[in-house]
Amino acid sequence: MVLQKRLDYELIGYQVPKGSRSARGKSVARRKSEDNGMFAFELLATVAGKLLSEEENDRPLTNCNGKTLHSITKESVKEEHKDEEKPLKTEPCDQGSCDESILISDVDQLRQAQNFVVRNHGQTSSGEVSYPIFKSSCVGNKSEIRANGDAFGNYAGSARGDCNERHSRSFSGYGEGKVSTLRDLMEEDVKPTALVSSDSSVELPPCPVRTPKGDSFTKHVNNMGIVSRDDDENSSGCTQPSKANAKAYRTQRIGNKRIKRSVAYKYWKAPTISKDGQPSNTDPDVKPVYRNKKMCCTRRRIGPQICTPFKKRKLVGTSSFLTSEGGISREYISGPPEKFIKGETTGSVASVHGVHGASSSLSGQKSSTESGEFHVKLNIKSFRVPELFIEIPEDATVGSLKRTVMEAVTAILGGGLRVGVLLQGKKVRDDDKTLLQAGISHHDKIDSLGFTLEPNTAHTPPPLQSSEEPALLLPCDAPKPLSRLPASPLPNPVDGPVVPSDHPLAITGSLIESDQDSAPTPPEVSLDKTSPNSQALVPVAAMNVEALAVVPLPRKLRRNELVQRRIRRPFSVSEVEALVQAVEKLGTGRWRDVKLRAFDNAKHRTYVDLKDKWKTLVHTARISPQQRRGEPVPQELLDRVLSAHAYWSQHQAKLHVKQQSEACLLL
DNA sequence: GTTAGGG
DNA sequence: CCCTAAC
Repeated sequence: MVLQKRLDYELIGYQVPKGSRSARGKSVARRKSEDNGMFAFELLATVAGKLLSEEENDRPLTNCNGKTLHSITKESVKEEHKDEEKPLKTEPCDQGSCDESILISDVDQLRQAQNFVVRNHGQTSSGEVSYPIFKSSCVGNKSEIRANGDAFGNYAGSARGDCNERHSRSFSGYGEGKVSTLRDLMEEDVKPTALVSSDSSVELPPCPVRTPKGDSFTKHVNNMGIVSRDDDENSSGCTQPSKANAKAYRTQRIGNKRIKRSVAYKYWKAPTISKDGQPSNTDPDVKPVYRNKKMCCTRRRIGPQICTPFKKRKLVGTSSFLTSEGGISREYISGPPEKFIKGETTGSVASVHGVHGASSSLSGQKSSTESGEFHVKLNIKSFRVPELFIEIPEDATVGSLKRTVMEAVTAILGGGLRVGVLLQGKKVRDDDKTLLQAGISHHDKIDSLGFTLEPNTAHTPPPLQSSEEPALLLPCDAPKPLSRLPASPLPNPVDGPVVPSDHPLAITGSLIESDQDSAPTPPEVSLDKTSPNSQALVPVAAMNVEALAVVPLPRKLRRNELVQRRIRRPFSVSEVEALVQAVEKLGTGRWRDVKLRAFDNAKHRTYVDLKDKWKTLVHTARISPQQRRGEPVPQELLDRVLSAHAYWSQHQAKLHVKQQSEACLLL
């Protein structure tokens, strides 16, 4: 039996298509990303600057382009990373295979090596195809995927890098993997003209909302659909889903497949993994990794010894990592079709204008407009995104490698991202702050401004959609395309939203209920509704069996593994009003009655929700207005909350004493 | 199934 | 919003 080496790639940095991210508005950015049709990537690979042709896709990695992929670089090994090899050295090789890992990470010092180009075959609903091109590279055995492009979503990267070889026995360690900062990203020139138009290409379709309950509801409903309050998600959304996955982590091993875990561990905030695959660390930040592990692992049944999982890691923040459910079977937004510039390998770096169409190409410049306002000009050249960890057999084909990387990239980019803002290394969480307040406008600080792409914990779609624009941001683990190996690893693009029919979680059904402010019923599931262009969109689909065997089934089971968390639906003022009124009448402790009284027709509000909301209301009323977040609740309501709470607390105490005395009397 | 409370 | 204990 031939030993099968594996190549592990860890992709840390990418640059996303301009227009899919905005420097302002995380939620909008997320929506854009999801709506942008980033479901169908073709991964192109280049070695030493040469784009691998389609025919070369199936070449084994060990013999692509006349070079051995993993022998391209050995030069950038850093001494300080030598300890990285330890886990690998000591790690036994499963199934007689040895690991040969290449770590790819985000580097701004681009060096000559091999590149990967991810071509995004986004498609609009009109059938036009947009092809943002990503280009990734390994630098110092780490890689960066960059997306350069114009304003219309055509991106071609120029990042390069070295991929370091590491044998299981002679692991040479990590290369330098410097994570790009915004400063790094900003150092190049800007194309101001490309900045402004980018957003329009990914503008969300209009989202009519049924507004059964008046204006205030309309407003809130709309907000609920769009606004992503990631602050809360950061604080609370990370633990629970992770928990569920931690439970499921036991199934990390499936069959004789093994999770590659040695290399990237140091970079992951990962816990030690005991032999049985159980995490020994309860760090919530790490839990998402397990999720990915499981996801990767469950995919491995594709081939006996071939496993090409990818792992992602959370990069910044506390959000759960694996929330990239919506990426592939994404709906297409209608709108001006984007042209695809095939083969474009150069172009302006994708960038985003942060504020008001400033035209300066200098980052961090502050200039005053005629109106006297200060504008912060941001040129975002790339985003840091969570790392990917890819493992692929050495004899896998280039095409499969491409697809593997592509899957990983797709999973991230299409998986529901949001933008995080870092200022001097510190995350700026308060979305309500102005740039001035946050210090972003300060000239001396703006160099330390950074943006990150973060997995979005609010992975569920906005609950309020029109039937015409269903735009369901559903999990991308559409089972059918994924399980159909001969087909493309990419889900077939469809014109409408795709709901995995075998999805155990009634996502849309549970989320979109016929309550007073909910959306219409989700559209029908149409997994087989393949677009006529689906074939054209996935030119890499024609693969040999071997290559197909190593194609990971992306996003499969990802969502299925965790119980669907209900979408966050902030209480509107009118709802708070109703709640306060009901509690004033019924008191605390009778939440079922409160529910029946005031929220009987709001099926998405359980009495537990009402109780929780009351809890937060009390808390909100006690804190200073400056500390409050979200939609402001009128002070009058908060006052009523406090008084009612005080009253009923006293009342309950009285009742309690009464009951106690009665009990004593009975005794 | 409800309630209460911690996460 | 989730989870769980307690009832």
